[in-house]
Amino acid sequence: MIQELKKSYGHIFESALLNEIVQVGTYKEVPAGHKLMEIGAYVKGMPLLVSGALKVLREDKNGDELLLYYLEKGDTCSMTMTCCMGQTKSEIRAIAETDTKLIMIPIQYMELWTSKYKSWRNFVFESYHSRLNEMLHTLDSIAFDNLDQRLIHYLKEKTRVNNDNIIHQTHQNIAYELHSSRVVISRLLKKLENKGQIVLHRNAIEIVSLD
Amino acid sequence: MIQELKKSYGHIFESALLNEIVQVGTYKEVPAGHKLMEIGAYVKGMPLLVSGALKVLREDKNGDELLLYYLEKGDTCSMTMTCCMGQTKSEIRAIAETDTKLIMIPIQYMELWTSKYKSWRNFVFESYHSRLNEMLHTLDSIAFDNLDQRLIHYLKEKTRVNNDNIIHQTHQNIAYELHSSRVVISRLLKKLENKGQIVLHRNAIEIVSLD
DNA sequence: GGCCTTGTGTAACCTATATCACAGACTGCA
DNA sequence: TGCAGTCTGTGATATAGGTTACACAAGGCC
Repeated sequence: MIQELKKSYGHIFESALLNEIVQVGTYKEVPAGHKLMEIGAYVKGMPLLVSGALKVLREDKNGDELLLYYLEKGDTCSMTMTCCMGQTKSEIRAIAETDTKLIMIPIQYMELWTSKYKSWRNFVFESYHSRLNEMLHTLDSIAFDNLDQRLIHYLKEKTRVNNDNIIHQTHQNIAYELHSSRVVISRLLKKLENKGQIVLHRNAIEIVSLD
Repeated sequence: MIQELKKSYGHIFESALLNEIVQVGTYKEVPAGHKLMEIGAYVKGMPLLVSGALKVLREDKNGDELLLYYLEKGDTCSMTMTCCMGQTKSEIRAIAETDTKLIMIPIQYMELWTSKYKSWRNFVFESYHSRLNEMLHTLDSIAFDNLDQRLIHYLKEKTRVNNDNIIHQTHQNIAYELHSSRVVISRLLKKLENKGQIVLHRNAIEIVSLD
């Protein structure tokens, strides 16, 4: 755990804080697909991502999903933080996109460290900052982009986050994450295939070139 | 300024901090319609709202707008804060929705006070918290709601924020803020009038009952 | 009063996306 | 080997919302 921690956070946190993290944090490895946070659940800890990626999802009244953004190495979940402070329930769902390593910090240290460590404060602010910006860009794409643009962006992000230019997903799953329907996604994917930008397989999409 | 400040923030901030705010802050009154922040501009200060309301807008590549949310008494602009820290340009536009009173804090005090005053820290966190949540709900309505639902919500918010159940806006303006088109908004408004929920006038919409 | 600008109403049409229906194709398992 | 379940392709149709076009009404101003 110590090496992992140092690798991802060594240059951000002062060593006293790193030591505290080692003391109170719990190291966890979760497999792809594992659900780390559910909507309406109370938050017990705050995750520091060491490797891998989480996807953060929102749900509508009908239970349909929408992918908000990914969290990666060096990120933490700002939504979780806000929940900790306010003692409110989670507004989002978080699922491991890939096999993921992370350190869970019990929530009571959040506030303590905020007064104690400057680097922690900066980290927390920085984290809010990036999450707000990600939300803005997610919102941009939903408000301003067509579904085909959103799909291309989705495919790009998927390959980047998974570091694999074959995406192992069914059309149905993609439709869920984009809050659309399978038929529509299949059609748009077929169009991309016809343009030579991707190759379709069962349960998999091979990215050729999306530019 | 001192009374105004105490009225809105007296119960949040410790008195030492209130004094500092009085020392370094600039009291401002801005008329409805005044632009306080433009996309791409650098941020010079952070606003503490004393009365009135600001609307926060996002813009797409074509220059079309989208209303994100309102800031009111006791709020501050988290987007501004993140910009201060990162020295980045503003991602949003802020315009006074009503005549508004506010106190501008030069950005260098942001970090200073964050280490110095617990109440300031909490205020900043709390503020990030609410903004993230507002963004989430804005996103919900764009992703999950039809335009007619969004319109109703818009009308409700407008009456609440302006504290006036006659909305002084043209259909064109409403269309801008909802990122739609005038014809469509006129149509939907007419439908609401036919259902007896509003009465339409030139340059004004009278709210009867929106439930 | 007559004229110009701005705002509103409405019809006709277009497009993106959703929905429904169904046919094949593939895959795992009995 | 065959069957059942899952995934993909595609046509037909529906709908929300955007676009274009134009008539008219309300005010302001000469």
